[in-house]
Order: sequence, then structure tokens, then C-alpha cells
Amino acid sequence: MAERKVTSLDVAAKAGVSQSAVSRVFTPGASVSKKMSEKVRAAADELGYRPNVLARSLITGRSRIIGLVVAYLENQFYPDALERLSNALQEQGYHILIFMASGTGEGVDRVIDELLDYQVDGIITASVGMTDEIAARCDAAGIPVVLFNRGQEDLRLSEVTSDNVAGARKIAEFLVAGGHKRIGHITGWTGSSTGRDREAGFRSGLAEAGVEPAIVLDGHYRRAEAATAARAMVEQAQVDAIFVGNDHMAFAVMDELRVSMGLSVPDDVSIVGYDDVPLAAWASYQLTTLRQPSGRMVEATVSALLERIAAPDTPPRKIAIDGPLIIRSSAHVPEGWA
Amino acid sequence: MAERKVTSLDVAAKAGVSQSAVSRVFTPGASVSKKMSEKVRAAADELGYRPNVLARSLITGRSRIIGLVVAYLENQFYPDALERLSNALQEQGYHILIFMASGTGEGVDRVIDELLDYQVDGIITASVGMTDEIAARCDAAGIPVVLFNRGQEDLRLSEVTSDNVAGARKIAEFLVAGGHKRIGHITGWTGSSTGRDREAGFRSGLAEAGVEPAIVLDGHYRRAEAATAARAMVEQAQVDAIFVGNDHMAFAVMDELRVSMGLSVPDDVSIVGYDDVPLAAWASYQLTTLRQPSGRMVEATVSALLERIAAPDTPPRKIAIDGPLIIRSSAHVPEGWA
DNA sequence: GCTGCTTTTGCACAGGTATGCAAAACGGTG
DNA sequence: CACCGTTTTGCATACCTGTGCAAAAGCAGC
Repeated sequence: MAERKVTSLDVAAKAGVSQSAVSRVFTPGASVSKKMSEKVRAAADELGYRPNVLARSLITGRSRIIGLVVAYLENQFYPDALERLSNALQEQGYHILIFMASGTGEGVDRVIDELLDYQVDGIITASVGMTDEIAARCDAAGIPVVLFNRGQEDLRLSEVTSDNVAGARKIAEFLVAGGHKRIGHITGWTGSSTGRDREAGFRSGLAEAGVEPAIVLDGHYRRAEAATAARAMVEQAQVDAIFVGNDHMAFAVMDELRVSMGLSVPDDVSIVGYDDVPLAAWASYQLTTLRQPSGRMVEATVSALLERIAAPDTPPRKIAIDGPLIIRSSAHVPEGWA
Repeated sequence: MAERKVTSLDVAAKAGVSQSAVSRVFTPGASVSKKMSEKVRAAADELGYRPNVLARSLITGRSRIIGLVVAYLENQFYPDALERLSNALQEQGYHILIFMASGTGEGVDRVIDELLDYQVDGIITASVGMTDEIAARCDAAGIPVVLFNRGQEDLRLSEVTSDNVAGARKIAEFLVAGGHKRIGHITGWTGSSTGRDREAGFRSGLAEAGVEPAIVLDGHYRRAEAATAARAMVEQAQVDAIFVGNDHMAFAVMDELRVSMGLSVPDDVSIVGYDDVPLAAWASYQLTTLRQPSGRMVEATVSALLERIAAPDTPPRKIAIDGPLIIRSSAHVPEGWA
């Protein structure tokens, strides 16, 4: 009952030609006469033949598989990016082998090893870093890596982020112009480049206006910690505005302030996020936030990756894409900023 | 500069043994002496050797890759399920090749063909159906398929859903007990089994209490259509409660009613959803909803799939898992239901 | 029909691994 | 040491395809 797999040899026999002829018919750009092509395709269709991609990769050395490592999908930014990435790569004939790396460090390395076992043509990590050792491994194996939404000093790795420093600076200007006097910041995880860059940009933006942040707490990109931090900021530091390190946390902050504490956003406290995930535009939140242009970030990621797959000698690229501030109603809007 | 890939032959040469010995050392359950194992592993470590999974699958006929087809990731239920699926399969040594099939029908078939090209060991589709033809193809190729959160009459396909009929009936009872007189229903897409089953269960639950739905409109599982439908229900049919076909649409409905129309939920209109995605528990929504136990659904999906991979003669299974009604504050709570 | 040129085809091999089978090594007993 | 039963090892082959090379076929012109 287990139907034997139909191979190119079966097709060749049926069509009365050689196996290599069959192979050529299914290899774009190979030399085949029209008559041969028709004969072979007819036989193939009849038998239901399709080339075995795995066997093909074994000989070409290209699997057309891209490994994707992602930490968690709770933050809507990542499923959104995943969907775009998958579509973009599918269009180029590549496919995504997906791995969850819940932890950082240890777990990630094991996961990347498994990816390499699958002979992937390239690796994308979403908001996940790599150890030096594993970066060296990928480099030695000739497999290009692109960090998506995460930076790392390593020169062997490409990276695509938004311009976090400039973006956060823009937010600082916006809040200062809004007349806020006591401004707090809930950082993303300070162990991540995005978290650090946004904090740095924000501080420098404030400093330019001669302002100090009233209070800065680490939110670790987690809802619960962000909510706790927000409460502390209001109760202990009397902030009138908070820049939250990403939208995902900002929603928790808004919930905590409005629902649990009975405050008004933005009348009592202005909230600004970072990412502009789809949720930010929902009527319940109307979050003012800095947009990470995920469409363009994905484009850049894909082209940086494919470029290095096609020409391995191309040096890795570090790309930072600028994004606009999307003004909604979670923060007081200064004159002339509408 | 392109480092040659290190193969089992290289390791064999270095360790002074045969290639088959190396293979056996890396094949669990093969006959190898302790000394041999140590010698080979030492050489392998030194060279950085890891078995080529693709070459292995070519000969074993098992790729340890599972194909996952998913329509869209905007509804939080799916990223959540994807994360669980990936973790569960990873634990069993399987990995996920992911495909987006935005459209239905035509597009899905092409995508599944591509999956088959990759010699996947099994296929999971999330909220995506299959044509007869492609189901036959998978069956002929001996590749088990599990429909996740979607039913289909086809006997060759396994399926795992929540018990949509019973769940929706529970919701009907709840709303009737709550004293609602004019109850509306925004269906999920009526072209899907989940949409139809929920509608049927809901209608039968109402009927049992001698109640007719005041109005039923198709929301197509889309936010915009659900919002429009909700407005129509209130303005034209004066409903005092709406059962919305899934949480994803329910959030849009709540936004429309509360923010755009200035109504109170649940004082003016009670809202009940279906899924219990994480968002439903957020303070801004506090959505009363029927929980689809995604943890157990994923477990069932994985075991149904692996079971058929291990023993191809096992018949496909149709599994419907019961879920509890999670009572929060988006709907009036009848006496004794707390 | 013959020559020279271009296109098409077949042959044979390679890519990296797992596995059946037979030969070799091992270990214990008399 | 010879014997026999059990492990362990190596040899050879298979999995399915792409591709370099040489042979064959096609074609145009005389």
C-alpha cells in the first residue's frame, strides 16, 4: 500500500529517454528541445512526478531553505514580520524553517547548530543574538546571517534595524515640545541593542533640550514588568509622560494606568510607544508611537541575505532604517505637530 | 576561502576507521563499541563534523520536517498556536517548514505541492482547507495531514478542533440566562467549518430556550466587517447582546461600540467571543469568551500526526476538545454563573 | 552527399549518508 | 589452544538528482 515514490528514472523509462533528460526539463535554463520537453512533461504529469528537492540540494549545495530563529511571538511585531518575511522569501523560491529559541545564549546556539544540520542557505534571527563561537561557525560554513531588529558589533553578521537612536530622539523632542516636565522611560531590555539604543537616543534628545529623565526603569520587554514600572513611576516620581520601549509594553502600561489606577491618558500621563504594530491603531489604544517600517525592514533583510547567498564575498551590511512618528491620541500633541 | 564541508569520510580518515563506523556512531541504537565511539567522536569534534540531515533523509526516507500551512497571523490565536506547535515538535526532533497561504483553494494547493517537494513527513494546516485532489495526493504519497482548527468531511484527513457546537451552545445558554432579549450573532466566515459549527451550536442553544437570534451577519473573520456588522446590529436591530465568532473580531466590535458609538459594554450590549486569546484577558477588554484549549489542541495535533508517521496504517482521527467558558466583564453575568 | 557548426542527448559520476551482509575480532569455556 | 557464540567492523550498494564531457543529431550551404 505504501506507494513507491516516483523518480526521474521512472519518468525517463516511461518517456523513453535518459534520466538526465528528465532532469534538464525540470532545470530552468538547461538545453532541451521543445519536443523533448513536451514528451517528458507528459510522462511526468501522468505519473505525478515532482523533483525531490532534498536530493537536488545534496548535489547543488543549495537547499533554498532559510532558517529563522525567533524568541517569542507574543509581541505582534514578530508575527507580522514573519508573515512578510515568509511571503517575500516564498516569492524568491525560498522557504522558512522556523525555530523557537525561548531562552537566549545557550539555547540559541543549539538551535543554530540544528539549523546548520539542515544545510540552510542563510539564517535570519529576529530579536535574538548570537555568541561569538556560533557566529564563527556560520561564517566558516559560508552561511550568511542577518539579525533582524537587533544589532551586534560582530563584523561577520549583517543586521537590519530601525534607526533606534534617531527615533527615540524624535520622541524626546515630541514630549518636550508637549510641555511635559517629568518624563519617565521604561526601557526595553537593556541587554538588547534596541533597548540600549532607544534609551541612548531618548536621553540625548532630552539632554539637547536641557532636560533630565525623571526616572528610568527596565521593562525587559515584558508586560508585567512594564505595568509595575509604570505604577511606580506615577506613584513615586509623579511623571506626566512615559516613553515605553515598545508598543507591546505600552499597551500594558495604558491598561495599568487607565483601568487599574483610574488615570486618564493623555490628560494625566502621556504615553508614547515604539514599533507601531497594528494594535496601536485600534480605537481602544490609539497609541502615539514611532513606526518601525517592517515592510522596508523585511525587504532590506531579504535582499541583504540573498545578496550574500548569491555572492558570498559581499561584505555583511548594517542597515538602519528611519521611521516616522505616528501621532495618535495617547500623548498630548504640541502645537504644530499635528 | 569557501571551507569545504566536512563529511563522514573526513572523520573516518582522521579516526582511521570506515565511513560506516562514523555513521553508526551518530545513529542512535546502532552497534558500536565504546572505544570506537570515543575515537570517532574525538575526531568529529576536532573537525567540527555534524551529519548532513538532507543526505540522511535521502536514504532513510524521513526528513523530520513537518510542513505547516497557515492563512494569516493577525489573529493572535495562530502565533500562539504556532509557538506551541514548534516547541512541541522540536521536542520530538521535528522541525517546521512554514508556508503562508493567504488565499484559499488555488493558492493552498500550490503551496502543498511545494511542501511535498521537500519530502515533509507530515503536514499541518491551520485554519486552511484542502481540495479533494490535493488530499488524494498527500494520501497517495503516504503523508499524513492534520487540520488544526478546521474540519472537513474527507476521511483521509485528521482534524483537531475545539468542540465548536457544544461551545457555542454554552454561550447561548449563558446569554439567555443573562436575560438578554435581542441577541445577535456575527458569524465567523460561513465558508469555514468552525464558522458554521459555531453558528449551528449557537442557534440550537437558543432554540432550546425558545429564542430566535435577532440578527445574524457574516463577519468573515475580519475586523472591519465585524465592526460594520456590529453597528448595523445595534442601529437596525437594537440588539442587547452579540456573540462574535472569534475574539479577533470581538475586539473590533468592542472598539466600535464603545469608542465610536459611545455605548457601554456590557451595560448597553453584552459581548461574548470565542478563542480566549491572551489579549482577551487584558484590562482594556476583559472579554468573556469560550476558551479553545490551544495547549491541548496542539498536543492532540502533534500526537495524531506522529502516530500516523510511525504507523501509516493508523486511521485518521477527528478530535474535538471541549473548552470552558471564561467569564469576564464584557457580558452581563447571570446569577449563579460567577 | 559532404563539410563544418550549433544544438541536443546520453553516459557516467558525484554528492553525503544508512544499512544488509559477510568477515573479523572478541570473550569465555573446556 | 581450539572451539563456539556474540559483538563489532568494513565493504559495497542504494537513495535521487545535476552536470561535465563526448557522442549524436540537426541544420545550412556548397
